[in-house]
Amino acid sequence: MPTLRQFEIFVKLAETGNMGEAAGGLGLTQPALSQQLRALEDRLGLRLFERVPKGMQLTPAGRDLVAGARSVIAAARDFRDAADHVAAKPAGSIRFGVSPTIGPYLLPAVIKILHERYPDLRLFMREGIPTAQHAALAAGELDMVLSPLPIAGRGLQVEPLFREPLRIVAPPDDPLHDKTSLVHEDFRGRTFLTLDHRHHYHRQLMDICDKLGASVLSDYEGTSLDALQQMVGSGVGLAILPELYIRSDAGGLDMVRIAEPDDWTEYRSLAAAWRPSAAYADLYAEVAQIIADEARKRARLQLI
Amino acid sequence: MPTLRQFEIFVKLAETGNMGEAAGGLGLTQPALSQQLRALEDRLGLRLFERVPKGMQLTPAGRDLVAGARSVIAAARDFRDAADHVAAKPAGSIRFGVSPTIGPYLLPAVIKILHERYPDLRLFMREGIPTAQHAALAAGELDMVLSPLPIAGRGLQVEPLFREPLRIVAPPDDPLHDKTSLVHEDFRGRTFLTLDHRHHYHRQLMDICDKLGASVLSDYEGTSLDALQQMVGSGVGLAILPELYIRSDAGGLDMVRIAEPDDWTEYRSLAAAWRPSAAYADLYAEVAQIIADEARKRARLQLI
DNA sequence: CCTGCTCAATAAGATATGCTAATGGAGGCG
DNA sequence: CGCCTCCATTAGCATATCTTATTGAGCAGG
Repeated sequence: MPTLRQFEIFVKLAETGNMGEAAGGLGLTQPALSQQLRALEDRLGLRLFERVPKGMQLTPAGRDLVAGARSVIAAARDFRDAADHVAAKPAGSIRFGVSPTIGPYLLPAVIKILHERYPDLRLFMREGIPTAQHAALAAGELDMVLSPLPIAGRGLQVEPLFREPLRIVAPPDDPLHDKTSLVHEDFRGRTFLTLDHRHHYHRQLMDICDKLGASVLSDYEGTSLDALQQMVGSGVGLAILPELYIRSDAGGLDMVRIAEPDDWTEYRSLAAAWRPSAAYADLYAEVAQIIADEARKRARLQLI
Repeated sequence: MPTLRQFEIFVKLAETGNMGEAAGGLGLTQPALSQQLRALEDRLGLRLFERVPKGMQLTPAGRDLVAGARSVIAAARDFRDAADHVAAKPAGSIRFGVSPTIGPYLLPAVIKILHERYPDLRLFMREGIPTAQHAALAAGELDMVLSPLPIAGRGLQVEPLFREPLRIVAPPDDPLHDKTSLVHEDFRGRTFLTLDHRHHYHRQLMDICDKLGASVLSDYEGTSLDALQQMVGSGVGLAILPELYIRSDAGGLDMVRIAEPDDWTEYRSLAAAWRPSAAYADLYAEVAQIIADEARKRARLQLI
């Protein structure tokens, strides 16, 4: 295969018809160019130029091939320009794994900010089970993950962002709302809805139910907080929803109402994670900061 | 500018995700590939791959750039394929200069033969004044010329092909046709039409007119033999037309008739010329041979 | 006809590049 | 805990590539 330099020489010489001039244009000397041209012609097994008294003249074959040579160096130039552009500021597609318990309600605003700051950056959001996404992150199938703690992966950079209150919601007509003050005993024997058991949310909910003496509705595992809210609203049971979801457009308190014990202090902690070896590790840290800022803007959340 | 090899490495590694495998596929060892990859990343100023435990994983930037790298090596491959094809048998465009006094009546058949023999060869015929074309040939602006002798250019390979009778034609109703036998005196005072004075034809015609005591119509200089024939047919004067033209489809003897002295023996000699330094010099010699053969097939012409 | 000019080819040597072989080091897995 | 996989690093060597200096061919002008 010819060298890129040889392609450049071919094209430049076709333009100038003069070895010395072409050599100068490429920043080398005439003998070097002469040798490279010969090497190219030898490699191709044909004569590209004819040596006429006035200089170099394309052969018929050369006339046909020069267009192809041009497109090679054009492609190389395009590549280099794209690389320069990418190197100047982050660009490309970041594969972002999020838990469905947080992503849809917080990330749209984050994406908007990122898009303004890095127009060439694209975020591919993929929702999934946090533990599975941690593995995918470690394996390089995702670039960054936003999920509740704990995050297990070995060799991952885990950046805790904020902790978010978990709220107990009940149907609007639930007797719980009749009392002005609630205690743990009021929840004894009640049934809570939950998400897919592989979510960390599930384990946390079970712990909470233990404390309250409540039980988990095992027949149903939702796939989204919206689904849980719908179920609660229709009287199937109680649920625990994160603060940011309730404050979001999707959440709200139209279908359900908050009903908690007076000493209620359950939280969940959210964190971002990425591979510290990643090329864009700095950028991911910045994204994490943006997420934390955005979350705190929406609710007075505590840092961890 | 990155090396072509580096582009190949980039693409191959993006496909395999494994240095050893990619190196094997490219016929080199793993360290060489590792070094080249580093050199490429350094040159671009960005990380294309992320080193994860399982192997190499594209960074977001790398994912964006790999398509460009692919198109570079695709262009290079296309070029090499085209060059191989051209090297296998003559191809390209041969710029062929011809005199309008011979080209249109002889070359179509030659082109047909060449096209059968070398399907990838294209002939660009350019008509023009022979002396100008000789200069263009020497300067490398034409690859081959077919014209009447003499051909002046220095350092040109001139290959005489055949000599062709020149015929005197007169209008059908000209008194010349009444006689069974003509002598030079019959043409004294008659007027001959001619082509552009820069054609060698013009000088030869003036010589002939001198011998016959005839004169040249100086008001009109045709640009083609067809035009001359038309003029003669309409009674403007006499003309001299080459044998091959008269025998061609365009020529024929519908509008004019031959009227010559009994001892008439005027000829013109045609030759092909090219630069002996040309890459396709052998091919041009072959073309010259084809032209000579074709001409002799049409009329019993003498070799020179 | 000789001389000078232009332009390409060649020679020789310095340098840079690209490769291999051998080794080191980090992380995963039984 | 040791082995295995995979990438990085190093040293050494072959070759490619460039530079300077020189030669050679063709043309123009005196």
